[in-house]
Amino acid sequence: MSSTTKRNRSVAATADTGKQRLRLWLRLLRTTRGIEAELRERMRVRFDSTLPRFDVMAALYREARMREAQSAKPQGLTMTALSRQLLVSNGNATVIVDRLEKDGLVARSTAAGDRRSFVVSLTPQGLKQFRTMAAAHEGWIAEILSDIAPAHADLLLDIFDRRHALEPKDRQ
Amino acid sequence: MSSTTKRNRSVAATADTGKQRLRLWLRLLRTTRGIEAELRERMRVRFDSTLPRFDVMAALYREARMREAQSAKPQGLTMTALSRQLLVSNGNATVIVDRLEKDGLVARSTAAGDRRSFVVSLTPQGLKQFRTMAAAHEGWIAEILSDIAPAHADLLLDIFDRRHALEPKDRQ
DNA sequence: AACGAGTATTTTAGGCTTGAAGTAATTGTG
DNA sequence: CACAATTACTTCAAGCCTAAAATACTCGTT
Repeated sequence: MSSTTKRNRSVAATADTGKQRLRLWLRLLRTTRGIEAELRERMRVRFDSTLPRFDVMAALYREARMREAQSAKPQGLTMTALSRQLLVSNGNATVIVDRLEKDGLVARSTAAGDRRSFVVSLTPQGLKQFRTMAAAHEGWIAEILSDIAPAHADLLLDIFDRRHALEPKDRQ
Repeated sequence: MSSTTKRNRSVAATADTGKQRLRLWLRLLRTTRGIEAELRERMRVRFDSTLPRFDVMAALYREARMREAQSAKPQGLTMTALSRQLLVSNGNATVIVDRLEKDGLVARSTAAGDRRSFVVSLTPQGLKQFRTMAAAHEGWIAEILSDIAPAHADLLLDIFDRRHALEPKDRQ
């Protein structure tokens, strides 16, 4: 028997835990990257679009629905609110919105009361296109994740739900 | 009571399952992106490096260790093998290896027997730097994932382990 | 040996992403 | 009011990434 076989259990456990978490992270990364690649490909083939564009439109749509539910008049999101929601840098939001605006899918309008801010919202055309894309997108997810049992999905949601340590910090 | 409250359980369940999987995917994506951002930041601050560079070096290191374990002479990975392992496009591997080569961390050598292929491997300097980075990286993961209980980690590994539907397909 | 299919890699054009620097407007405090 | 600090947004340089085209080589068949 080697000297470390049964002794120092806690030390060995800590090391193993580290290795195990590393393996978990690598697998998690590999899985999400695979799914992302699949979704990107479908977005490209079916809609000639990209995930970042879809993400921006989804954030604007969600905001509009929330306003609607509160019977408030629709406004949109400022660039900063948008980039925070999407966890991307401020400059990144600018170029994606630039391109969507050029295609007539979103519109910038000046915010009342603060001349530094713009408020971005979906145009009617953007809304129409988003609804089509969103329906397809939800179907793709259901298909790709089809072999995760509902019970497992619940469990995963529970484990990942709003964990402080896993939440990203605010960006620049 | 509304008419759909208790009836049509299976139909409601299917729709709910789709929504639930969508929620799971969004949370998964958000979590991994948050962790990735944190790791990228640490790589940048502590080593003035990036995750893709680290990934390439890790793949080369793993290959070298495997050869070593089989007492085979070290060779390295071809560009194609590298890009497949990392799930990135062939052209992407080219530019990352280009930069690592310029910094003297990896080397291309012509493969015996096929003049189309190169074999990429870590230089001694690259190996040294990788060991330092890998130790830090593992510690960061352990820290960031610290509030995932070992039992949960086991469970997650089990759920995600080698799931056919979640495995990425081969790239171009 | 010549040809054609297939394979390995690089190049290219274009979109994504970041962090930092720059511009402009707002806010709080003396 | 003045003015310093903050906030909102854009621009910039550089790296990442993809899909597709181009280049170069190999291999099996004839």
